[in-house]
Amino acid sequence: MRAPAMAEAPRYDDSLPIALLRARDAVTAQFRDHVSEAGLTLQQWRVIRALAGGTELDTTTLASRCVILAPSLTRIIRHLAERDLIINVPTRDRRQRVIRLTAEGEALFTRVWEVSQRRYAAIEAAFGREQMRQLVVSLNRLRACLKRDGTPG
Amino acid sequence: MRAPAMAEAPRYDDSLPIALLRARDAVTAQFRDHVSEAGLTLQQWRVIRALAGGTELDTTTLASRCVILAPSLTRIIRHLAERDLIINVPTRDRRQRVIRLTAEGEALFTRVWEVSQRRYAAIEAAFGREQMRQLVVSLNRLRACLKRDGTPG
DNA sequence: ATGATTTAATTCACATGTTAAGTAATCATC
DNA sequence: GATGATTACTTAACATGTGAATTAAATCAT
Repeated sequence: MRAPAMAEAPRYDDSLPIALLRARDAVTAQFRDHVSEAGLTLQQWRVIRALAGGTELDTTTLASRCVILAPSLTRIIRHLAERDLIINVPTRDRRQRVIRLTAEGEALFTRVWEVSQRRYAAIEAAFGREQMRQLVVSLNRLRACLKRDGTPG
Repeated sequence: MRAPAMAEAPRYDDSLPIALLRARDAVTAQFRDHVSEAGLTLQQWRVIRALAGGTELDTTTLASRCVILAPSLTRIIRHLAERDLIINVPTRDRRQRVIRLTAEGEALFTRVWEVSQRRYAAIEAAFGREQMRQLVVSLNRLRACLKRDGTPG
């Protein structure tokens, strides 16, 4: 039970990737229950949310906004379409697939969104509104820093 | 193309769950290439890292440290065992499964860890060491805040 | 000791993550 | 307006995420 005799890795909780993973787990846990009770996965919910209010979006934009890879989105769209929550919108460019919510989809959004807002407010209350704003800023800045440094030279 | 006439959701980039997701994507992208070249997924790598230096761990502890659910871990362990990177350790409690790295596993760890350290240092350099420390603290505090409030009453 | 309960893992079923390959529509250019 | 490159999306194959059910072993109450 002694410490291994090697250059120690930083404690797992102090590692940024793990901290991000755990934090995300904790946050999504606040939403998973009520989204799941609506018969949706969190990813499906993100798609519905991105389309709420009559927004029409193509697959690529949707993938980018929801942070979902194209192949996953293809399947998610199929699931949502089978449940008549979304519908295709005709386009000029016939490669593109543009979708929007059906009336049923909008209704489901409204129902789930109401609870989500309360949960989000609860997180703000627990963690602190200003802290939370700063955290989001910090996360986005981290992302910006890493985007540039992909090119070594 | 007009803004929908409804209570606006906060912009997606300003939402904490999305910011966490994107930040995590950006960070893991810094490690995926070289881990993948070693023939490992990031999840498999987390398990190997947790076991590095002769550490022996049971499945439950491993799942907790690596933030991987038990069913996923069962499969990951099977994959790693098939490649002779890990091996079972006999235990008194025969429900438990305790594993450790093989010599081959330790060697692979050392190889990948070397590159990982450099990448981690590069992130620190780009984002700022102190900023990064504060970010991890903030993330862990967020997690702590959310843990408590699961009990409404 | 015997049976009920609890615990540690696994299995199952389905959904998504991830990379590579495939398909069809558009674009550029001649 | 035929052709080669590009673009938008889909499929395929395999790995993991997730919740519920299952199995086997240890523990507890009596």
